[in-house]
Amino acid sequence: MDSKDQKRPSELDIFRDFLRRQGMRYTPERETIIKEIFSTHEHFDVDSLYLGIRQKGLRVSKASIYRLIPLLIKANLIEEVFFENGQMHYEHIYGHEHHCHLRCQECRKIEEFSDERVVQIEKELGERFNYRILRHKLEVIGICSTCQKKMNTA
Amino acid sequence: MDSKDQKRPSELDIFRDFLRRQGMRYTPERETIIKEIFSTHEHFDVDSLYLGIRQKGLRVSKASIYRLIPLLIKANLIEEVFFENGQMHYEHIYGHEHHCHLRCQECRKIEEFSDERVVQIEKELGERFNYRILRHKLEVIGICSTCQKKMNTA
DNA sequence: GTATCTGCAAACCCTTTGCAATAAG
DNA sequence: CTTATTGCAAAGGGTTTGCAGATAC
Repeated sequence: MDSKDQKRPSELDIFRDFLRRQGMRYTPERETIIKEIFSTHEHFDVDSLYLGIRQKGLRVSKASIYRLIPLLIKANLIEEVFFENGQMHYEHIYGHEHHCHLRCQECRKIEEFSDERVVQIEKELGERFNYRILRHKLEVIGICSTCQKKMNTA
Repeated sequence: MDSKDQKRPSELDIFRDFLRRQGMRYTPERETIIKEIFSTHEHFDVDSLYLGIRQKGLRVSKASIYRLIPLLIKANLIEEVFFENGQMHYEHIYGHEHHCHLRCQECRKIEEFSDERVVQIEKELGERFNYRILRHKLEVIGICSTCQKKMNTA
């Protein structure tokens, strides 16, 4: 671990400050939820998050999760990644390198990739529209090789 | 209008062929819905689509709209653009130049832009992962100038 | 002490689905 | 004629919300 990592405040610190700035409270339930979110690098939805917490023997209501998510988004700690099967999926965006998604339209499989060229596009956009840029989401949609074969066979 | 435009089949033709290929039927209700979708360049959701149709004195059930949308996506005529306020929003992607979205995280306002550099990224990804690329969705998230001012004032 | 937060359960609302009647091919 | 499609209304299911009790500060 280099010095840059040591100086980066934890997601808990970031969020505690965010809450205090608006007179909101840092509770054990909120800490439990954030720790669970940041304990993996996977996409999550409310249900999987809830189950993950319970499997650790901890207990938080789904209502508290639903109420916390908009705050985490405002604090720039998580973001919505996609909506599927009737529920929103999220991922944490603080402290991990950004990635984009390549998705198969048929089987919905997802590959992750990164590309620095989008950063330049972002920068130009910020200047052109006078936005303070936070991040981007690039999703490329196609047909994976497996599904291409299936379509040719059918 | 140049010759290239004249040769492009209409969305109705595309969809009729798509349906026939799978033994499905081209009905007046489906035609009504597609015409409504392609009558504007705006994003739409099921509700606004339904109301738009009724305002023209036509009548189609919401169930038929909900059943049609997955077919239009498979036929590459429309795509999901974002999920907001509990409902999915779509836009048609056939016959209009592709654009990306710059969105304000605070007020959710959307600016549209285009950038050809993403096409090169797409191409490389297709080769690297062996995908047949269909399209991309680039969403840049930031804070618009109006919201920046509000945040500084507060 | 006071305002915020939590858990529960009910309410909400978009979307899906079963079914009988209708219509495309 | 046969099979897909429609409209209706009910069911489904993720998300939101009112409320009373608990708790951060």
